[in-house]
Parts: sequence; C-alpha cells; structure tokens
Amino acid sequence: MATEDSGTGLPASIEAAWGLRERAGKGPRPGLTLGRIVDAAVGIASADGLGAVSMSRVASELGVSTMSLYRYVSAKDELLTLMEDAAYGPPPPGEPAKDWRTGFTDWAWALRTSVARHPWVVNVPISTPPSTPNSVAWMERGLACLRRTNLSEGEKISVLMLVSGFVRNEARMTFDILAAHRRKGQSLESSMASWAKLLEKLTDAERFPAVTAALRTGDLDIPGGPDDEFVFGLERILDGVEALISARS
Amino acid sequence: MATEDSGTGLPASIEAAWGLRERAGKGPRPGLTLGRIVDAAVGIASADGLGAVSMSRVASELGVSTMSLYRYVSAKDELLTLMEDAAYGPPPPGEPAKDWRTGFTDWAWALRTSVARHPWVVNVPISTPPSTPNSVAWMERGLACLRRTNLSEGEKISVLMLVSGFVRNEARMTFDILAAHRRKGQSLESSMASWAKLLEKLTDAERFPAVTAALRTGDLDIPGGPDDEFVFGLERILDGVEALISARS
DNA sequence: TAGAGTTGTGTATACCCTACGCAGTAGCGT
DNA sequence: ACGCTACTGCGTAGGGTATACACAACTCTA
Repeated sequence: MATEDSGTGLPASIEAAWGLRERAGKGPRPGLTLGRIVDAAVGIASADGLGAVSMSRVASELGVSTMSLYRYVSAKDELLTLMEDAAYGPPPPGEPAKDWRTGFTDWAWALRTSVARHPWVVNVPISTPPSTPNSVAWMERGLACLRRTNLSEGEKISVLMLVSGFVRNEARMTFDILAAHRRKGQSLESSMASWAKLLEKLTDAERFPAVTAALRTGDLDIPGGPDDEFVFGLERILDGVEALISARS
Repeated sequence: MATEDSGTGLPASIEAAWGLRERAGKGPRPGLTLGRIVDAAVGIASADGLGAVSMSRVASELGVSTMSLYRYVSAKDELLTLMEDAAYGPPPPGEPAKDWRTGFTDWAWALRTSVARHPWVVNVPISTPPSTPNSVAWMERGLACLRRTNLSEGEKISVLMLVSGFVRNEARMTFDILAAHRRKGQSLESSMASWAKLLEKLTDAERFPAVTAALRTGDLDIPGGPDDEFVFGLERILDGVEALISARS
C-alpha cells in the first residue's frame, strides 16, 4: 500500500498524474502504466459510451486481469477522474488575445471543443473541485485571459466556474440528448422541434398559458444548429461580466 | 404490457404521472401506486444518497418484492426521472412580480431552494428534455416571468435553460462537494479554503503563474457563505439578459 | 361461467466492483 | 551470493446491481 507522505490528501493515482510519487524500485517492474490504463478506458468510452467502461472491460482491452488495475488505481472513481482529465487535455498554447473578451471567448470555445471530442465527460460524476493537472492548466489559462481586467482574484475564479459550468451544461443538453435521440432512430427533425411537438400534446392552454403561447409562435420549430444555444448563452454571460468590469472602471 | 396508444412517445410511467392512461380495470387491484414508489425512493435518496436507491431497496422499503416495481415502471431510469420531478415539486403559486427581473430572480431562488431540499437531484442523469409535469410547470412559470419582455419565445426558452442549468450546476458544486467534504470529516474550514491550500502544494510559479498570483492574494481563503457564488453568477447572467432586453427597446 | 388481461413474485442470468491471499520478481543490505 | 522485503500480477470469492421470464392468483367483461 502506498503511503500518503506527500501530504496533499489526494489519492495516490492523482498524485501520480501530477508526476509526484516516483517508483520505489523494489519489486518487479510494473507491466502497465497509468497512462495506458486511462487511454484504454478513454477509448472504450469514446467507442461505446461511459457506461461501457468497466474494470473488467478495461483490463481485457489491455490483456491483463481485472485486479491488476487496482495496483494503479485504488477505485474506479479515480479512473474516472483521470479519464476526465485526459479528455479535457491541455488547453491551447500560446499567449491569449490582448482583449479579455476575445481571449476568454476563445477559451470557452476551446473548452467546448474538448468536450465535444469526448461527449461522455459530462457524465463523469464530479466529486472534488478541479485538482488534476489539465483541469488546473485550463484554470491557469482562464485566469491569464482575465489578467488585465479589474476583477478581484476571487471574482475571476467565480467567472471561470460560471463559464466552465455553462460549457459543461450546454454540452450535456446538446450532445447527450442529441445522442439519445439518434440512438432511437429519430435523426431528421431537430430534437428541439420534436420536443415542441411533445409539449403540444401534454399542455393545455388553461394550465399552461405561457407554454401554449410560446408553442403557438412556432419559434421552437426552427431547427437551429447545435451551436446556436451555446452562442446565445455565452454572449449573455460575457455581457454580464463585461457590465461588472465596466462598472468598476 | 401497456400499449403506446397515447402517441406521446413517452414511457408509460411518465404518462401516468401526467394523469393520462387510466387503469383498465381488468386484473387484480394494484396494491401500489406510482406515487408511493416514488415517495419511497425519494425518502431513501434523501436519507442515504442517490447511490442507495436500488430497486431492491425501494421494494423492501415498501414491503413488496423487487419485481413488483416493474409493473409500475419499466426501468430504473424512469423511476429516477419521476424522482427528479417529485424533488423539484410544483413552482411557487401566485402571480409573479411585475418587474421581470424581480420575478425571474424569485424564480431562480425558488428553484435553488427546491434543489437544496433534495441535493441528490443534481446527480440524476438527464436523458431527455424536460417533459414531466413539474418540470413543465416550472417552465411555465419561468415564461410567465418573462412575459412582458421583448424577447422572442425562443430566446425566453434559451434564458430559462441558461438559468436553470446554472442553478443545477451551482448546486452541484456547492452542496455536493460540500457534502463530500463533510463526509470526510473536514467541516471547519470552508471547502474553498482547503482547495486553495491544495493548489498551493500542486502548482509552481513557473508553470502556473496566474494561479500562483491568485493564491498569493489570499482572496480564496475567505470562507464565503454557500450563497455568495450563487448570487454572483445569477447577477452576472441576469445583467447579460438585461443588456439584451435593453438593446431591443 | 369462461375467458382474458393484470398483478405480484420467485427464479435465473449476466453483469458489476473490489477485498483478500498467494506466487513470483527484483532490488537492497549484508 | 544470499536472504529480506517490498512490490507486481492474478484467481477466487462475496456481495451488490438491473431485469427477463414464467407462473399463480385475482377480477372484470362477455
């Protein structure tokens, strides 16, 4: 059993991801790497969804026994956290744009792109505040984008949380529900439109006047690309942040 | 097996929650109600967390066999959806405030209160757009709050999604992580503060200059009530919405 | 009164995570 | 060179999960 002498309070595998915890070269050379395990798990999730990721499946994909994995990860939970970190990947390199709003918009879009590449990440149950290498790296870059603003550091963090939460949430609604729709075969009409059709059947004008009115306009039948909702939400949030920044100067 | 003649495409249990699908009085009188099942499940989740909700646990709580539940619900998935609906409950009654921002702020706070009463709802995996009675009722009320604005109906829906997503997400960070913290015994220092302490150990000034700078200010060590983050985010979003409304008039 | 449809339940299948103990390996101190 | 020791991989086993299916009991309808 690995001793917890690093004092971070983090699980051993997460510390390993940070590069701490060098191998004490006593026993047999490990035949696996945390990285290979995580890669295999990510591959499974990308191919068959997060639900298909089981310890035995990951192990068999790697040609080892199920229990070997527990030499590298002390619970499936940790594997999921590491998968999440791998899915986000490192943030884009280089210097962010001078203008905070441009830079921060880029940041949000880059985050969305990462999530879109691995839509299952939004279903990883979160248990702790971000403390894996890539999560912190994204935070670092987000803070860098806001560097020249007059926000306090606490406010900057709050803005990061707000926007990253939005990206997550929006991705869940877009990709996840859309995937569920596609799985049921309905791919032609947009999920928004078929949802509107459903609501029409469920709601009556007496109990749901506002919903009925909204449906009657036909505004919801317009397909709308998957990005529209994202653009709208992001613009609103950034407008709000901009208002705060302006009020300070 | 229940026939799908109602044409909503919804699972039978959800239709039952809407009051459609009256009992075809052929066989023995049902000994259970969907409502009682959902209540039992909600009770378990509130007492021991969502993870403790298993079909067998719910059944034994009701004094019936596990498989009986499948006469009322065709999969656990549906039970979870109904639990979610029950947890949110109906929105507050009465006429919303005249001023859209006041009314909508009330709406968001009421939603947060509902979530706070059943923190586990944020961990219910969502699979479909909102189509249960209470979800639609909350939407109805949200739309009513925005009635007098000059937003298009599509935009109103987008705003609702944006804010309700924010409430969900914020609740997850606040209540869920806080609960995990409490479970590990650390209740004195705020979770924010201990997170900051962790980051200090993990980050060096060279790779993470912005994070290091943020930590150095000590801004993150301030405890901060659980509502602070919520207030901040909500204000920003509503400022953004207000900007849109103003730009239109 | 016969039939039919519905309800509750017991059994069985196919998974899942992971605690534990054992065998084998490789480096360290002597 | 030789244990000692710590670490690796793995087989077994236990306790959990959801749910498909068959069957008996029940009650309404024809």
